[in-house]
Amino acid sequence: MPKVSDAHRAARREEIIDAALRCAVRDGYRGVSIASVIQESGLSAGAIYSYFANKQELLVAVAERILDAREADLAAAHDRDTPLAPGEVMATLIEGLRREDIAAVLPQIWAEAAFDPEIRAVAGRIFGRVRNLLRGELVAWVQADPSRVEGDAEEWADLVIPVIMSSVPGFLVQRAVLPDFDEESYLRALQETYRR
Amino acid sequence: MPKVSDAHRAARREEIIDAALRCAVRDGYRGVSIASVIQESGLSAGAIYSYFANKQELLVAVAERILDAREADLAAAHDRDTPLAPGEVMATLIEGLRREDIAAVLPQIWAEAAFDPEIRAVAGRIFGRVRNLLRGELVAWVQADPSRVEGDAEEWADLVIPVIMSSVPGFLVQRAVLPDFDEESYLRALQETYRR
DNA sequence: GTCTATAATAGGATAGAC
DNA sequence: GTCTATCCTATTATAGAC
Repeated sequence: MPKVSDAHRAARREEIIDAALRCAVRDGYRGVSIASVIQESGLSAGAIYSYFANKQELLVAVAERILDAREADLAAAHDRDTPLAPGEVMATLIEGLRREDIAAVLPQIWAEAAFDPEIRAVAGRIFGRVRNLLRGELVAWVQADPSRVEGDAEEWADLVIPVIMSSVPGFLVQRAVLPDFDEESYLRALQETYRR
Repeated sequence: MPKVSDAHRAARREEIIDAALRCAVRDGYRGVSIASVIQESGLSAGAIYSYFANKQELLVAVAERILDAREADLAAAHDRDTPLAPGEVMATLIEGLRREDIAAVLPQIWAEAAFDPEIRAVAGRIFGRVRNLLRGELVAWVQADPSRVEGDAEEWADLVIPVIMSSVPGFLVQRAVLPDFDEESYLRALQETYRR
């Protein structure tokens, strides 16, 4: 197999995912239609179906793209010298979502996960990895100043992690639903809530 | 207008909403089709369209039904003698969702809100009311023992309410996405996090 | 590999009988 | 008010030319 051809195929595939992602941002995740992807990509139905067996496969790739970036954001913010505080980890994730303009799409993917095993598998995998990264930061953060928590750092982390993780869906849902939701105030309250 | 006829019409309308709700629980909120509502209700297309102008109107009514019940759950749990602690308020909401088996549907409604102004209006209205009920509990809870918080009760409540509210979407998303999500442990962690 | 054209179907909505 | 039958559009997916 010639390597250029493979690279070209991969690039074209990404191009299609890009286009589908733009459609999802505009019309919602489930609102993506093949017709809209054709329009947005400038390609044809035939071309798209030569890279993806069906629409579901394309949508899974879009979900993967969106979710993988969350893990990358967190990995990029990691500093081996000074661990991030809980509120900072969540703020990092939220910032990334806002930068990419997918803040409205991510809740749709999570919601879809409850009914679609394939989406659930992707979302669960990335969610788990993000959780592990958060755990690492939390433990290091407590160990940097053990007075922050009474008792064992890891035990504490395992208990509170699910509650802390809730702040991202919570932010996105309230942002979507409440016309007067104050994003900046939320981020400040996050720092406040989990500062010790 | 004869009152019996009106009552009958209202009852039939509820019947259709019930059927659509069962469809949503089974197939997801956006997965509800007129055909499935026909099957589930035992009625015909004509009957359904004589109560709802279109599918959108029916779906909005379903969302209203689901969301209204959240406010009712909270109002029912309210005790004028002993205010609920933050974690108890959230646990009340979560319990109600599990009881009605709509824990997977609610995130879809929120996610839809970002793209559909009508759904957003309904969700925002109820979300605001739930927030107000929570606020009342929180303020009373602090005033019952002012040492729980340093500073003004209302000021504190307004800052932390959005973070506390996050625990419900956070619970539902993690429950949907993580195969090993421990619901009971989450509820315990909630009590812990917001106990003072 | 990509395009155009089209097949196949699902799903929302309406018309007219009863 | 409700049912049956049907129309019509939107949408997924494929076939075959280039």
